[in-house]
Amino acid sequence: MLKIHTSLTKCKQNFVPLTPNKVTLSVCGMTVYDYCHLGHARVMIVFDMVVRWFRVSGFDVTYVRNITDIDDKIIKRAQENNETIEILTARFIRAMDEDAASLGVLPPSYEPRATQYVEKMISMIQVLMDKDIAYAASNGDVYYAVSRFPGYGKLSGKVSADLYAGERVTVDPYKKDPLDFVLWKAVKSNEPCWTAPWGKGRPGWHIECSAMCEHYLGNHFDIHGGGQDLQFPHHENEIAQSEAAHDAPFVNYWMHNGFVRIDNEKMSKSLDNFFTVREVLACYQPEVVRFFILRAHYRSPLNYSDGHLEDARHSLDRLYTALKGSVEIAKKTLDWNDPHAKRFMEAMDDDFNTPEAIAVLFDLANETNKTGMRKGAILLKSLGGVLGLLQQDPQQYFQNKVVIGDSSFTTEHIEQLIQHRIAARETGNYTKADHIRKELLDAGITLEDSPQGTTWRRG
RNA sequence: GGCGGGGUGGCAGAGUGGUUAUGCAGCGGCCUGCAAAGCCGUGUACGGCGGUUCGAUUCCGCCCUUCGCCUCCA
Repeated sequence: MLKIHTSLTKCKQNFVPLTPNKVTLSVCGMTVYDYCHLGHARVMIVFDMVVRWFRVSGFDVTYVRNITDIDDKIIKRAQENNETIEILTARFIRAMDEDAASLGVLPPSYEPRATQYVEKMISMIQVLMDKDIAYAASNGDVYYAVSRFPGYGKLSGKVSADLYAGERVTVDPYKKDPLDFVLWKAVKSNEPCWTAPWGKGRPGWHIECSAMCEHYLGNHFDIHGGGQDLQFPHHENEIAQSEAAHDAPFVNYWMHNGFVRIDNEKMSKSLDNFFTVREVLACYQPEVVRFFILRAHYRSPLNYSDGHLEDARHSLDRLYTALKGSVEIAKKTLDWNDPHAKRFMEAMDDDFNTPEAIAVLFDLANETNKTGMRKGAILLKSLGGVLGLLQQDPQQYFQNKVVIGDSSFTTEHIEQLIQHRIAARETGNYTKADHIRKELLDAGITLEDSPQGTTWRRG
């Protein structure tokens, strides 16, 4: 039985879907005004893993990962670049999809954009106004009156009385209560806007998720996820909006993944300590990045450094080494009664414990190396596939690694040197043979002699 | 200030009231012309102080420390 940790109760609970064998899942995607950084990559990879596991477990998953394509930062960036927000956001949506694809992240069922659902947001805001939960201020903004929603704070554990709003930011004078948040921003000059019954403007951030969730998943769905930093206020506000508008519960399980850190600090745009996915992929294979992220539990903080990625690469090498020579693995259905598979399943069912699941992979690799049995390699590849790993041809994995230093060693050149070395060895000229090997090693290429011949790999 | 999550062997990172996590790195051995890979062997790790217990890294309390949220943020 699958257990999921939900932020609502801060403990693991048995997963019981609203509809048998179906999962409705929404994850807050990104605001598209720049390239994805590793923090975004973590969200995408983690929930991709979650979706894959649900599917393997026999669930029919509807996965919505929405895109924020209208907000202050987007408007600002478009103005700086002297381009329209449509052109700006289209570019970064494309970049995001490319990054996701290279990291082995399967496309979500739906990837809606906020600007396509403004009508829906307007009608939702209208419902809240009709219920006297939202109010229009004299400046044209529309706010949500937090005091009108009794459940406010149930997700984040923040009690209204403790939220001394105004302690750290200047209070918006148009709010009736400092805790109130904006649903609709009145239009300012030169900004894109939509027409609403109470005036022109654009939606606030939180309402878009409530609207898109309602559209794709209904008033009440199974799981909502995102980065830890969205728990408050974003998700708390979503609950307030949706539950007040629908008079129904919103989400049963809230999943929040931990941050990626640099030097023990949260990776973020404001701290300017982030690495984009593209920067990292210039030096490491995408699968190494995916492996690096999955080898930590999704709720734990994950420190990023070159050293850690290097470490992950060596670990992944070990797994692929065990797969060598087993390229022609037939597509077989997984035997979940196998002790290793069973252990893997138990780990995954325990709140998606991928570190433990990956430990099973290493045990399997060891057994495969020891016995030389193809059965182990087949299972290893199959279980790896459940996590979106180990699906490359091993030779390709070892030979197509990202070349950082000397790229003058082409495959032909390498093969040629290997032939020279073989000739030298046959005549007992080990000095020459070792010299060639050293030359290749200095270029980052390792040779491996075996009774079957000489093979090479990068790294 | 309020609230919340952490502190595990050289590094990364799971887990558990008593018995090997796992990986990387290191050391010794086997294999090899020598290597590499692999295999075998190898490390008195659980922040501090009390408490509960036959027994705690694991439960409880306090302390230290660290990170995060409370403002945009995945």
